[in-house]
Amino acid sequence: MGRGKIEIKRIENPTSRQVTISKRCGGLLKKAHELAVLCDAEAALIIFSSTGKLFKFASSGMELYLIWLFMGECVWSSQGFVPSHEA
Amino acid sequence: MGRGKIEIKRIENPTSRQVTISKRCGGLLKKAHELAVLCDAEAALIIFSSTGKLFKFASSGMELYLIWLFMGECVWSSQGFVPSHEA
DNA sequence: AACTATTTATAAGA
DNA sequence: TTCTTATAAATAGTT
Repeated sequence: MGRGKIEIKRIENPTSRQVTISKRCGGLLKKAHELAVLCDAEAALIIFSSTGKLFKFASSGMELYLIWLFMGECVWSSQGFVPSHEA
Repeated sequence: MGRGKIEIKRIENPTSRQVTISKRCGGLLKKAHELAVLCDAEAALIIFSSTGKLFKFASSGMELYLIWLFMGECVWSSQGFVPSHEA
């Protein structure tokens, strides 16, 4: 999308990389929100830029799920997040 | 995007909702991957469909971060995920 | 931070 | 449900 096609590899120029993360994060967060609403799904998206800036989105149910994760009620497994008793 | 413009609200027809989540999840996962590579960022995306199907993407560093979260070394706060000692 | 030429994603249809 | 296609949306390079 844009004036030219790009290769999906690390952008070496720090300024360009910063501009790109700003643009693409906005698009990604918007789309995560749209998906959650349109499809009645739970979604969470978390991004840390290489400069340490945080971008995030979580639908309400998912946010609760992540809190449960922290509380040890769910675990990250090869199947993704699952309730502890199923792991 | 597509043959017509749509409103961002819950799709009531279950079949349409299923088709849409399949299409959009694919796009979202792809873009999360592209962002991580292009911008040298850490990204994690987790989606549960209303039928319970899981879709996920995590860049390698972020996966580790989520494991740390489970181990209690990081917590979810109003600032997002932060090391426990900073919470 | 705005613009705009293009690419990409995708809604509707086959 | 997988493929096609018209169109909306995202965005790369520019100003």
